[in-house]
Amino acid sequence: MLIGELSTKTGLSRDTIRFYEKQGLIAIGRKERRFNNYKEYSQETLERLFTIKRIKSFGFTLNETLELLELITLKEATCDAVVEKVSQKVMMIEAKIKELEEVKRLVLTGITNCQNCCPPQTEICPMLTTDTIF
Amino acid sequence: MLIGELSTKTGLSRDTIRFYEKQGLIAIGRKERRFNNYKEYSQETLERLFTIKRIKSFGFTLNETLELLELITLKEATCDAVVEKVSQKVMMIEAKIKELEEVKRLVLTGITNCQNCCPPQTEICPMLTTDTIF
DNA sequence: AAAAACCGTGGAGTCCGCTCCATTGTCAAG
DNA sequence: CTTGACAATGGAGCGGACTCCACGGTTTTT
Repeated sequence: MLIGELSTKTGLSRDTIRFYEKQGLIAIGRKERRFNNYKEYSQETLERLFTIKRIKSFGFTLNETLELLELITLKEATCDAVVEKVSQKVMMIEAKIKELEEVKRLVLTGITNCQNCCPPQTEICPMLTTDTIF
Repeated sequence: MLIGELSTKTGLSRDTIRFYEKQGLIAIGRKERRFNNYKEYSQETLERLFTIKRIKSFGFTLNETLELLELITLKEATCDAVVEKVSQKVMMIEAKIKELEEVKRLVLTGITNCQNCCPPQTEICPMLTTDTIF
């Protein structure tokens, strides 16, 4: 199939697919061309794109996705290995969540303090400048 | 004071301070130069940098930080206005947290399913390829 | 036959927040 | 008097994931 079909079937834009190709996430052999030089993508490529979407949905970057794809190619994508990688990703997600929650806590404290301390038209809100009380 | 002093006092690198200057977050007048062309930063600039650090710590981007700084300049950084902006930021943080938690849930479900279904040396872990069950 | 829609390639641009580099100039210590 | 640490400037590079553009060729539709 041509890139347009790949695009509609995966929901990825042509540009994105071409970008993935440049990045080495998918590859096309020299033979897989039509006489007019159009690329003829295989069913495997389509499935690979779905796999990429799935891996990305777990929060992996493209580079990490590439690593996982290579595990598949090498037939080393055992459940053990994959669960290991994915668990690490979960830990990073948890870390990010904690970070965001800390920021949120900080900001909410600031708001509370502000509303306890300042008349609403205070000219320069101390939230922006004062560390100590806030 | 010179940029080095600014740097040690704020903990920001020289490069970062110069970058902030390029971005218009801090400014220096033509007069504030020593005879040798070195920049002589004022106490206000130092405080402005602390303000920038503080605003950034609330999760604002540099562009948003610039907006807030301009509110200060225009004496429109009232508590009302600031709390409004900051509350919006809290909502965005909450949205990001929810998003991450959803990803985490998805991944953990995958792991659980995998461990229920697959012998540990299954060659291609279905987590990477199968949407339906996982 | 002409216009619209597709295909290819290569490369530039975007957002974000720096960081690093090269080059040149200045100044203080040994 | 040299070495090293600082300063200024302009611009490149990075990581991440695209998106868009220009240019040309092909195919389909009207």
